[in-house]
Parts: sequence; structure tokens; C-alpha cells
Amino acid sequence: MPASDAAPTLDDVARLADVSTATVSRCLNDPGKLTQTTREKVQAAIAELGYTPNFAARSMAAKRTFTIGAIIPTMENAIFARGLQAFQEELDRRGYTLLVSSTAYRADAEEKQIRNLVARGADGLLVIGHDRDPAIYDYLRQQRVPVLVTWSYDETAPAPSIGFDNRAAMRQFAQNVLASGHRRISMISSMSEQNDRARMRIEGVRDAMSAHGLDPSTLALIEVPYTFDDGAGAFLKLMQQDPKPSIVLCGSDVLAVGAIRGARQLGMRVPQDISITGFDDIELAQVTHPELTTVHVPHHEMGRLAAQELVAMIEDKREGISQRLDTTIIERASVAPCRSPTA
Amino acid sequence: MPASDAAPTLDDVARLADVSTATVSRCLNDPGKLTQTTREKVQAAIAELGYTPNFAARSMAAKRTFTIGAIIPTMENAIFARGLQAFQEELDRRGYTLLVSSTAYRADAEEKQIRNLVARGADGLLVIGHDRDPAIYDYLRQQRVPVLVTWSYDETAPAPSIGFDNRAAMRQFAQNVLASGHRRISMISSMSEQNDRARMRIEGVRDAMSAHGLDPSTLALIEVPYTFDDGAGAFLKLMQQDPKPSIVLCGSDVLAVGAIRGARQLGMRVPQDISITGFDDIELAQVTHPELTTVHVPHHEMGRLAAQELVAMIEDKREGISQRLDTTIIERASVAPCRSPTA
DNA sequence: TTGTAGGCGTTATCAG
DNA sequence: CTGATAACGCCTACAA
Repeated sequence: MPASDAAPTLDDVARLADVSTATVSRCLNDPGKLTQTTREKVQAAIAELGYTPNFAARSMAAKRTFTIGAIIPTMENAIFARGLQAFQEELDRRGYTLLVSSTAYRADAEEKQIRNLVARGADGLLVIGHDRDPAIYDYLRQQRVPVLVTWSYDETAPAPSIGFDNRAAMRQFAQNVLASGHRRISMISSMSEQNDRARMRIEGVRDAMSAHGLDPSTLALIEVPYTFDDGAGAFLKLMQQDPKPSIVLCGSDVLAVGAIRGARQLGMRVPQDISITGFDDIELAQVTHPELTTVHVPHHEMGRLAAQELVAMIEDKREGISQRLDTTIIERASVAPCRSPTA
Repeated sequence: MPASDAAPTLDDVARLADVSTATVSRCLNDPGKLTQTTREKVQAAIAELGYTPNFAARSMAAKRTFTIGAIIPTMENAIFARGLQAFQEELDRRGYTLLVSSTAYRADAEEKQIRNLVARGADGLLVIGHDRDPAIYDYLRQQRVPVLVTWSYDETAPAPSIGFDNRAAMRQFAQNVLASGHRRISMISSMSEQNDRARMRIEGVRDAMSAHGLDPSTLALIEVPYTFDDGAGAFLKLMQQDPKPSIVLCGSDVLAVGAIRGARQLGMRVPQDISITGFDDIELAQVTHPELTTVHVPHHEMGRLAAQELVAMIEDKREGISQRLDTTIIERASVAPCRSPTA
């Protein structure tokens, strides 16, 4: 068979199969509408030519792309990987394909990515957390592209969300810690500006402190970006304070693992000399030594449900319905009860 | 301003600015060709309408998308993240945007993704390693889509590559290990089928054994997928063999970290009771305990150079030029010299 | 069940 | 420097 000079088109297939382009199109999108004979004829032609539909043309004509965009803060660590994987699998099952882009936690980058994804015809968008310029939500509404928020749950927010209550999760976790005797509490968080997850987790710790009669404003808090190194650096800084903390609550497992490394650098034993906790419960939490006491997030379920909901919003043309998932506390080996609770 | 009912088009902008659509198009793609007056008029209209060009229409007319696709085996761990980040940054600088998709190390998934990316009009493709059905290369050639291979270097392969010599890197590493007295060598590798990096690393170890007068067929080798758990499981299995190995060479850092966890489960100390090594030198290698002795891969440079070369292939319409990068051995704390070299 | 034909939003060629 | 206008490849009423 002579290799044609360019990519074959619907026309080529139609000619080879001796049918109209409409028939070929139907064979692709709604095969049930064809006689078995013609269907087979067309399929044979498609196979012979190695035809693949041109995406741009298709989405232009149909005004549908069957692709969904997801904008995440980073792919540098595994935090979002697991959930995204589940999201992707569910999407696949429903005939959608996923486009991911990451923002390095920068709000302006996010806006750019959102516009880009919309211009590319994404049928729907998944974003992380609620915090962003309200104008973005207006834009999306005007463009009629549905958005779903994940990793956060907030009924009062402008967009529907499938996630968990970061504040409550962290509050409960911190209460446990306080109950085990710790009083000199400190925290390493991701940058909380434009990041409701980080902010809510901090608030959760403060809530717990208040509940235990501690002044929440005394919380020793350091905000850093999101790498191991950031966690280690913050830990070192925290250990320079005078009454050293007895526990360091970290806003994420990645930061916590960094903190553990920091402790090792200082020759401190975890948890004997200092307790350290994480958040997210990614795989890493179990390979680090000691294994991390952390808050488990239902990554997989969150991703799957988000996919289902977003597809429903698109196909049924309806508003999204928020859903709140539960987190659980996972006690492993990085926390010890505090023996000398006084500062 | 009344919110229009749908996304504004070139036509809307043209009408508002009182020029032709051609002029608006030029204003977007080659502003230098316009009078300052008209340019400003058009830009004002664009701003007022909040106009964003429709991607499908644009790529259909221009037969160019300024997007590049990358297909990687997994985003579940950080192995490809760093290089991809650099790839993306360089692409950005040159006005291209990146589309990533992952295959979970499955060859059939890869083929599907490649076709998908081509159908979406990717101007070029980045793939990992050389191993794949030759028909794919034919398809890509026929579609006139340039491909560049990375993470592997092989001049004789059907596609140009910017990477390193996995076999030589591992050979040299293993020779070091042998020189330090180890004889009972074992290895945990990723599945080597359809994965030249894994295969070449195994061969590298065998090369080194031969060079030291050892029978390469005696290498205790276990192939597993790519997660921490896989590494841990393989380690456990390896330790059941009778003369226990004195060192476990892992095909990746992730596997090595899993192996370290396996050792801990067995109450073995690393490196006193057993040495363990990695490959890739991802961040993880420095947060694990003990820190991992491993092979450093120039992730960042590889990504950057790959972007440059791929863009050059696209814009200059020329064949790709392969480039071989160097790896280096990083000695950290997970290896101890062997005191009882005899089996 | 199948074919005809118009249109989707841009770019690019060619005049003016 | 600017304006018509013909593609680009496919979908989808509408008609037969």
C-alpha cells in the first residue's frame, strides 16, 4: 500500500469505503446507526488507512472535546499523584481524557493555565482548593465551563467541592496531640496565602490550642514552600527558639520528612527528643524512619468521586453537588507522649 | 458591559474594533505588521471582550499547535518529575506548552497516548527510552511528527536520543562495588520487558561481574514494578536465598528505598548487615536513612537539552541530533565495604 | 439507513 | 498596511 503523503482524513476513508463522509463520521461516533455491512466496510477502510480523527476539527464541529483539565499546584512530589491517578482512571472509563498542568503554587500561573485549558476546549476543570480570584469563577461561568474544587470542602464557596474539612481534620489531630501531654507546639506549614488548605490546617491547630486553654497566638509557625529542603530548613529554625517545642506539626508529609532529616542533622532522635507529624498520608509516610504519624486523606476516593461528579455536571448540564469526605488519624511511630509538658 | 451569551470570537473583536478579522489575527500573531493606531484599537477591543483565541480553530487553520506531548511511564513517583519540569520550563521560554500523559509502564497504553497526542496536533513528542514497536516510529514518520527519546542514549536506535548510557553507568557503578570487596551481588530491577533502561542497567551489572571473573548468570535478580512496596517485597524474597547477598543493587531509588524498608522489617541494619544502592538520585535519596549511594542522572540538563533539540527539530525541520550526557556516582551512606567477600 | 451541505473560528494567500 | 476569501477536517441537521 502506497504511503500517502499526509495524514488521511475522513474524506479519504469515505472514498475508500465508497460511502459519504457522514457515514464514516457516524461509524466513529454512533456505530449502532449503521448496517453491519457498511460498518464493517468503513472499519476496514479506517484500518487500512491507519486513520485517526483530527482532534481540532472534531472539537470545532462538535463543540465538545471530551477532555477535562486539572490544574494542580505541583507534580514534584506525590501529594496529588494518587488522587489524580484515580481521577484519570474514572475519566478513562467514561471516555474522557485528562490534561494536567501544574502551577508551582503560583496564583498567576494558575489563571494562565485555566485560560489555556478553556481555550483548548476543556469540557470541565478540576482545581485544588477554593482560594482564587473571584474573577476566575466569573470567567468560567461566562464561558460555561464547569469547575469542581477538590482537596477542600466548603459549602459556602462559589464553586462546588468534593473534599474534606482541612480545619476540622487538623483540629482533631492537634487535640489528640495535646491530650497526650504536648504543650510546646510548633508548626511548619506551606505558604498559606492563596492556599486555603494550608490556612485551614493552621487554624485547626489554633482551634485545638484554644480549646485547651492555650493562647493560639503563641503557636510557633513557619511558612515555607513545599520541598524536603524547605521542611528541613524550617525545622532547624524552629529548634533555635528558646523553649524548644516538644512537637512539630507539619502541614504535609513532605515537609515532615524534611523535618525528620533536619532532626537527624541536629542529632535529635525522633520521637524520643522531638515528635514530628505529617498530613496527607502519602506512601512516603511509611518508608521514612520513623514511620510518620499523620492524617490520612482519602486520595483515591476523592479522585474517583470528583471525576464522577464533574462528568455528571457536564453531561447533565447541572450545578455541582458538594460532598464532604472523612479523614482519619494514622498513628505510627513519629510521635511520643510528652513527659515534661511544662515549658 | 453586557455579558455576551457565548465566548467572543475573532469576528466580535473585529466588529468592535471596526477592522477585518485578518487584522485582528495579525494583531495576535504578528503585531509588528500593524500601525500602532490600529494595533491599540484592536487590543482595546480584545481586552473589553475578554477574548481568548479558540485553540481548535487556530490549530486547524495554522496546522500548528505550539504544543508538545510527553509520554512518561508514571507520575506516581518523582523519577521523571524533575527532568520534565526543566523540559517544561525551556518549552515555556520558547512559546510552547507541554501536554503530559503517563502509561503506568504499559506499552499498549503508550501507543494509545501517542496516537492521542498526535491526533491532538502535538508538534513534537518526547518519549522515555527506545523500546517500542517499530510500527510506532513508522506511524510517527508518516504523520511527520518529530520524536525525541530521552533517559537513554543509543545512536543506533531508530529515533534520536538525548540521554545517558544506562549500561555503562551501571557497569561502572557495579565495578566500584566489586572493587570494594562485594561478591554476593544481587539486584532488584523494574520489569525489563519493553524497558531498555532497566535492561541495560541489568546488563551493566553483568558486564562488571564478567570483568571481575564472576559468572554473570549467577546474579540473583528479581524484577518487579516500580513502587516502594515492590522494592520491599523483592528485598524480602532476596534475603531468603541461601548465601545471602552482601549487597543489593536496585534499578531505581524508589526500589532502593523500598528495599531499605524491607531491611528494617527484617531487623537488618543498612549498611552494616547489608548494603543497598539506588539509581537516579532523586531527592528521596537524601531524605531516606541511611542516605542512598546512587547514580546521579542529570535530570535538569537532560530536560532542558531535550526541549531545545525537539524545538529545533520542529522549527528547522531537520533530523534530531543525539547527545550523550554523563552520569556520576554519588557515594553516600548505604554501602559498606564487604569484609567477608567469600560466598 | 445513508447522503448533502452548511458551519465551527482561525490563518494565509492574494489583491488593493 | 489592510481587507476579502478560501481552506482546515469534521459534525449534524435536513433531506432522500
